[in-house]
Amino acid sequence: MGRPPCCDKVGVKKGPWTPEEDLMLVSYIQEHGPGNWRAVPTNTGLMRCSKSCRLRWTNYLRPGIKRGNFNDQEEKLIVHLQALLGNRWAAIASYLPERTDNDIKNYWNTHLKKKLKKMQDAGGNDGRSEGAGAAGVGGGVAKAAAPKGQWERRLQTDIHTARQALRDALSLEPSQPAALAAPALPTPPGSVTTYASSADNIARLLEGWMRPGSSSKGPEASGSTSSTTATTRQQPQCSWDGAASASASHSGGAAGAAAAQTPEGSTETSKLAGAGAGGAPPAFSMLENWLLDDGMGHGEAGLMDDVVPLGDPSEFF
DNA sequence: AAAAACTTCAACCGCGGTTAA
DNA sequence: GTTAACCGCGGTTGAAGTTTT
Repeated sequence: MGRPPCCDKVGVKKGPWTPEEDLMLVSYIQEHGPGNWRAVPTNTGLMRCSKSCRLRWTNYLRPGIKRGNFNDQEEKLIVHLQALLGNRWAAIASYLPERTDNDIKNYWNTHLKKKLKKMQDAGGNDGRSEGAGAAGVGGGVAKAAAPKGQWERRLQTDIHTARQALRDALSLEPSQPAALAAPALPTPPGSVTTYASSADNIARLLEGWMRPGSSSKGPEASGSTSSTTATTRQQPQCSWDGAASASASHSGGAAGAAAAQTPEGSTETSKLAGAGAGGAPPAFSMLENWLLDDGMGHGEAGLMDDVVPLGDPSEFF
């Protein structure tokens, strides 16, 4: 049998994307929506493999993604989710709708891993680093290797550890959740928003093809965009019809996954979309609620019940 | 000022899961 | 039921950028 190559190796361009290619891809997706990636190179004339097109879209061109400048809350969330889920970046990304799995993965590998290691080396076991470090850096692998029953018990323990740790983390910064509820995007003084070098190019591209007033969301999105132009230019959010379908139809898409997996369906979806337009990370609030829930009197059952709405249970087992 | 070392991140590769024929 | 193809994920690479010497 043997798996055939995903795309012809002959005549397929590799390497960094040019603004022209981005424009071609974006124009196509604007018209047809994301999906059917195999047809994209053919229909656009791009000399790119379908996979490459999908990757470019999901990791870079997709509206509503925030790049670089991870704030403290996001950082902690990633650490704890990594402790819970291991290196399942797509699952982790589903809790941070504005972030891509690739971005989170990179950030973990380049920043957080080192940070945790440093904390461990320094003996800085403040509970947070212990839980995240022990369960995080090596825990994911260990869990995967463990027999299922044992794995589940460990997961349960990890959940408790992570929840406790996140509670601690959140309690350190009482004002932060509010800051998150409001767009956390206006960068703190002194901090530098680090976007990809081509972000401006993309923003320009997107400005060009975003359909002003194509839906009621248009002005709202443009409003929020203009109000935070300096830092959120590349967050056109779901201001075009396709973007909503992009998120919803793109099962691998972070926001899509989060929305699609929500039993409440439209309610949560709209919640996400609405908050997305406002720049808030709704999934964080949901997660936060979930993490804090047992402190509000929910028991084990509640824990697992609560997990389900946030993500596919199969993601956990 | 230049070279070396280090860091970052976009993109590629290969595999597993899923689905359609 | 089997096969072929697509899609998405996670690991890895390497070019570009930044910092240090």
